[in-house]
Amino acid sequence: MEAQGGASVFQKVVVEPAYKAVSAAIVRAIVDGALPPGAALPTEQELAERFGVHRSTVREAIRQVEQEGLLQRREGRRLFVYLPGVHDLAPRATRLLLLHQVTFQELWDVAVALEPLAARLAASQASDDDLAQLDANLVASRQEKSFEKLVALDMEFHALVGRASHNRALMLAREPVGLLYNPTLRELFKRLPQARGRNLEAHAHALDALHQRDAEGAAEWTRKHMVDFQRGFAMAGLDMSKPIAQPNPGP
Amino acid sequence: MEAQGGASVFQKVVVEPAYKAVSAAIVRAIVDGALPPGAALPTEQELAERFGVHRSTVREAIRQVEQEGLLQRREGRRLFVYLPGVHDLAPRATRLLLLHQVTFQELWDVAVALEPLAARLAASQASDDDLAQLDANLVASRQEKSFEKLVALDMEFHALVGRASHNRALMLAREPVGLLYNPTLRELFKRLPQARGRNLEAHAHALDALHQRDAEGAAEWTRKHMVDFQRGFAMAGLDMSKPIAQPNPGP
DNA sequence: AGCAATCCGTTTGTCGGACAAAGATCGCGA
DNA sequence: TCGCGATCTTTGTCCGACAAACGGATTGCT
Repeated sequence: MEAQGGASVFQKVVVEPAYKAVSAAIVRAIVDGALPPGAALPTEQELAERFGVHRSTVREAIRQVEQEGLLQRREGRRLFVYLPGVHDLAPRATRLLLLHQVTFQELWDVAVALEPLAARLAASQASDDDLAQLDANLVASRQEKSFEKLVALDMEFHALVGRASHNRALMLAREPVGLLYNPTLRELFKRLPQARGRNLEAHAHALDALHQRDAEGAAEWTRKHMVDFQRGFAMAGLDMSKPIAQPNPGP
Repeated sequence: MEAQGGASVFQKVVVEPAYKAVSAAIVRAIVDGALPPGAALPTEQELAERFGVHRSTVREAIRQVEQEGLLQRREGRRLFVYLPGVHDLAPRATRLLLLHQVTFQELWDVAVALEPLAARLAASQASDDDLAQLDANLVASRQEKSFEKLVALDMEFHALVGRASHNRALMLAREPVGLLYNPTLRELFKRLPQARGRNLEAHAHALDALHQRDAEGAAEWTRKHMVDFQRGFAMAGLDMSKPIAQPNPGP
């Protein structure tokens, strides 16, 4: 009972499910600015009536937009339009890299490019508040003895430099890498007693350069910091070409 | 009627909705490897029974995981576990940067660091197939006259170099930036007739360095390419400190 | 037997309605 | 005016139902 006529005049028609159409419509409304950030999403009931679908369908659509990060539950019940920040995407990116069993070498190659860049930009862009937070971080790091917290402070230092760059594309790019450094950094600190001192020294020099608005100095010290890190990696007997973590401990 | 005893022994209990718990459980099953990529998700009915909730609730949960990118509809009906690639996150990152009205300066600062890095790594990591695709791209670019397609080819060239680096963290970081270059690149090509030639020349030199496994040469040519691009930007009378696009043409 | 049309159970997409719990709102009394 | 309970809304969840599409098994034809 095939069409006797032309070859492929009529192609397979694709019908997208209603919940997808609705979620797309909601996303469009937000991106186009019809629903500005902070505005409350209409009632499920109202959306259902306006789109001419059942409330269940609307709910499925909402779940998608919610996961997309454009809606957020605020103070209990209602959903509000939310403009996701650059850090909202990082967890997903992190997990993706983990699932792909990215190696530490891959991370390092990116970090050795991005972290000095962040420092360079921060030298000219950092606000007084940015610098004050970095100062506070350094002070805290000097007093901290616990590995866990030292690692957290170290990561925070780099995150603060990233923020001080005031470059959102850079923040978006470096955040997942920074987050994944965590487990390895912890291992390194544990194995190399001298790592702590060298780490602090590097931070101090870089921060000093930032205070002096010395872009090249900040970048160079940060680069040295990264290279030093790589060296420590070898000294600790760790293998950079192995995946960060094994989600599946072999069967 | 407050508790007469200790201050805050009993804190406000937070109950997460069932659909969230279910989606988290499904995600966990996938990440932990219980549901390997390519496996079919159990029936909605079965999930509902196993979790002890109604099918509607399961559906809402599934929509979330689906949006998360870990499930994909394949050939019609059923949902299959899917391991998202590095490019699956790019559209979201791109939209996020757009919504934040990121400036071209920000993008360029990141690109001038990442693209040469990609070239440097590609020099040592590129496979024969990678190089062949780059060759093909260059040939096609030489013959192409249309602005639109030239821009697409240019972006593809850089994407191919990124892929040739075989560094997934790098691919993840550079892809959103690369995608956002599109509109601006188009504008530039339109305004500067000489841009096309300089562009091809830079690509040719960089690709040549890649063929010779010359990491520094590839990086340097790519860096020059980026700087040249910046120069063209100024010559065309465009302002780098303005947002890429205005989602909301002022009221 | 080989192949094709067909039938039937399964699964998804969608709908109608229902109800409890938690917020939000309102109005009343101190 | 402020506090407080009654009432209305809205969300989260459930029950059940049904059409359409899909897949697999069955049957029929050559």
